[in-house]
Amino acid sequence: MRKDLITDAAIRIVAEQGMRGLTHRAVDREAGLPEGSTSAYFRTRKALIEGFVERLAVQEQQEIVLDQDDLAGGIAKTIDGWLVERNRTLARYAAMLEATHHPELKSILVHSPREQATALARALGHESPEHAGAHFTAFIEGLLFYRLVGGGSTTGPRPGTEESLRDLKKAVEKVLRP
Amino acid sequence: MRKDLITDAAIRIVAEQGMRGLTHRAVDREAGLPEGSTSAYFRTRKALIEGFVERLAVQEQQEIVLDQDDLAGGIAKTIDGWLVERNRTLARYAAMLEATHHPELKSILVHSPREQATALARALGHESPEHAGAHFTAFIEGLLFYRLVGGGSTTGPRPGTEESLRDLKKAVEKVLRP
DNA sequence: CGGCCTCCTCTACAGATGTAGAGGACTCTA
DNA sequence: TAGAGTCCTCTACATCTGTAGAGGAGGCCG
Repeated sequence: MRKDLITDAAIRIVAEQGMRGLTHRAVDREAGLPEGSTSAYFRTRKALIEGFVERLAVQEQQEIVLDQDDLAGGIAKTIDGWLVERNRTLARYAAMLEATHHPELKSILVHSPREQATALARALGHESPEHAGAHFTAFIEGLLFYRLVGGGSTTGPRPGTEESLRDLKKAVEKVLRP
Repeated sequence: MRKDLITDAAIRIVAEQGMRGLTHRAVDREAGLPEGSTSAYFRTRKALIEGFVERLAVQEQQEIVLDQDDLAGGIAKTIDGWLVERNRTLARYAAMLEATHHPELKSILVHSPREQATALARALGHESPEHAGAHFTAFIEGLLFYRLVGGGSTTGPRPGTEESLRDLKKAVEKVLRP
């Protein structure tokens, strides 16, 4: 499917050069398609952005790993997976920032772990599941951001390694504690 | 100082339109200066970016509020302050993302709370202050990001209100616990 | 086989953008 | 008051960007 070639190339570009690099012609080049292709599929830039964000959403079907026997481990694994998929996650951050001044993106972006987090908090016996769930989500987001683009991107362990998993698990355990 | 007029306008633009809106001429307009002014002070776009990021760093001298009697409250207040300074914080996120493919920005961006956080963790008697400090920083970052651009930006309490402070404080308390 | 439709490529063009430099206004010093 | 230096404004221009439409290749239906 040509459309997917295009949106995938768009994701790579946004991850590597930021939103500013996202132009019709740059996507053509990145996808190895003749000039004009991207413009044919996504006539306006706005359409192009929505296109790649939708593609992101599709690719992110991979949801939180919920392992009943090793809850923290499963979640750590999920986060580590997002760190390994660096491009995708970077593109997602760029899109979230974009959604700030382009609200229709928000509805595509809703990363559903929110309700999962609330349910989790309830199951663990937190007194106020909504709050706890929100805090938990915030913490996960933070861990991810910190390790991907924040201070932890230079000092933290390399994603995909045992050490990375251990580190993440430890952090998650602390927050799961009721 | 004309240079500050320019960098301040640049910060507003980046916050409101993203990095893509940051052009010499757009900054001229936003600052109410004649066309060409920005270009005279920052000949290249790279220089303009570095200029506004340095300005950000200057404006952010306001460091973490450390209140010995109400540690969590002080930190909550700090975070809430960042949420209220929406533009500045949004511009900071855009800059952090930019630093991903423009590494020389990182040295300007280092938000110093990292060592403070480590020291804090040590003072609170965490077994491994470096890890605890990093996790704590991650959590703060996450809370901020979640409330500013993530899910909490639509559902959370309005920054600057009592409720916002209470909510943040509760979250911070949980993570401060050794 | 002829016509139609879809998918794709190519070209056009107005406007925006990055960057450079000429020259004017203003200020300070001697 | 003359000259030098600084700060600012204006204009120029090659290049890039968003967007549109013309037209070709190939498949499908009658």
